[in-house]
Amino acid sequence: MARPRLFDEERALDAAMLAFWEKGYEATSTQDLCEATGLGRSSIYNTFSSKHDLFRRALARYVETMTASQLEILEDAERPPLERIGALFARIVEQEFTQRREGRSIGCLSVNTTVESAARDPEVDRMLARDLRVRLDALRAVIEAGQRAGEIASGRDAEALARFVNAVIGGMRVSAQGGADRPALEGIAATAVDALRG
Amino acid sequence: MARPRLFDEERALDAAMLAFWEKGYEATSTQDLCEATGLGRSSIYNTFSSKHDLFRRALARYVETMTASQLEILEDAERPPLERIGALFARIVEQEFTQRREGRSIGCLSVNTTVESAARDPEVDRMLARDLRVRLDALRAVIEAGQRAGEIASGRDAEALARFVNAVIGGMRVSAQGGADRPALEGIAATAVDALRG
DNA sequence: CACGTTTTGTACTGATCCATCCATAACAGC
DNA sequence: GCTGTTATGGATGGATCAGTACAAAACGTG
Repeated sequence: MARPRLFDEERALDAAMLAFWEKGYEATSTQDLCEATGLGRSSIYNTFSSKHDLFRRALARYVETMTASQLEILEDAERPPLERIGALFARIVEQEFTQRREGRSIGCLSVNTTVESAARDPEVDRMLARDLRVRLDALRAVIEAGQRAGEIASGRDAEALARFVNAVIGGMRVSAQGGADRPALEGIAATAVDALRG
Repeated sequence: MARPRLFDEERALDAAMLAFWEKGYEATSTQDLCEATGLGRSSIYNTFSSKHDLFRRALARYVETMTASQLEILEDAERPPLERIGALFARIVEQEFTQRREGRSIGCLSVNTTVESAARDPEVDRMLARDLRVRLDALRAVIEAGQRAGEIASGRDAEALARFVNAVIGGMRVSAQGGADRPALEGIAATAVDALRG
């Protein structure tokens, strides 16, 4: 009934997401997005209406996949709670050393966006806040389970410990972008687990 | 011998620093810098030669003052080591709730710049790396002192613990920009201290 | 094989970007 | 009060920005 697309929308979205991830929102031009996706300007604007909209869709895709993969680890009933948190940290370290560009970590799009644009973009801010809530809830549930099992001896309330774990993950991301090597990140993670063990 | 300046260079630098701090490098236009400093374009370029140079000077000024004030706390021989680290955390929390724009934390210029531009600006990267080294050394010294005194029972090596404390501070900064309130930050800091106490 | 519809490529828009030019202004020293 | 030097303000420049207009192209359908 009409001319079909020559490209896959999700693949284009992934490419755009990676571009924003590497360079940030402001530093990524629409020309960069054309080159990253392989699409022409017309196709980009026909499909995603604006740079800002494309960014929001890319960010949404990022937090969905990233949070889903983290929840999978945290909700794995096969493993004891504290081990799940250790596995989450290990996953973060692994990501920081596989997702790289020119030998350097590109961090986490959520953290990068929190720093760069959350203050000036209410919709992005809401997206990040919602996602943060989901991750904190999952962390809190695991921590409460660990406390009941006696595995987590820290008497601090689970919400505070969840925020602590989340902050350490953010700090590891920033550290990686600042050049920290793998043992450094592993040490940070191990020390954070110490705090939970109590 | 020539016409004197109508403005104070350091005050202008402070104003520019604050502008970069709030909006980031890319999102801050030269027009923004004119308005923030109260200078005309000519004066800006005559004094600081380029936006990029101005940014580097602003960043240098930031890390100097910020790190100096942190070293002052860490090297205060009057207090026991662990208390100094607690005081450092308290200072961070305090900053996050006094240095604000429109009711929201603007984080830390070092963290923001690490995330936004360290990967694409080698000189900025070097500046941040040098400053990080200084802060880690100071943290390590305090931690070693705390270990000798038995106040810090964690057996992990002091360098790793220093990186941990630094990462937690970065994570607190990101958390604050993401909307965390004061008790949340205080909880993160207290839990980090737990990890050192061992 | 033509028609209707959507995609695509190219050219283009006005705005904004960083930076510079240049004439004027304001001072210090003679 | 002139001269040399720097600071300032306003106009301007070329590049790039996000976004659009439009015609040609490519398909499904009748």
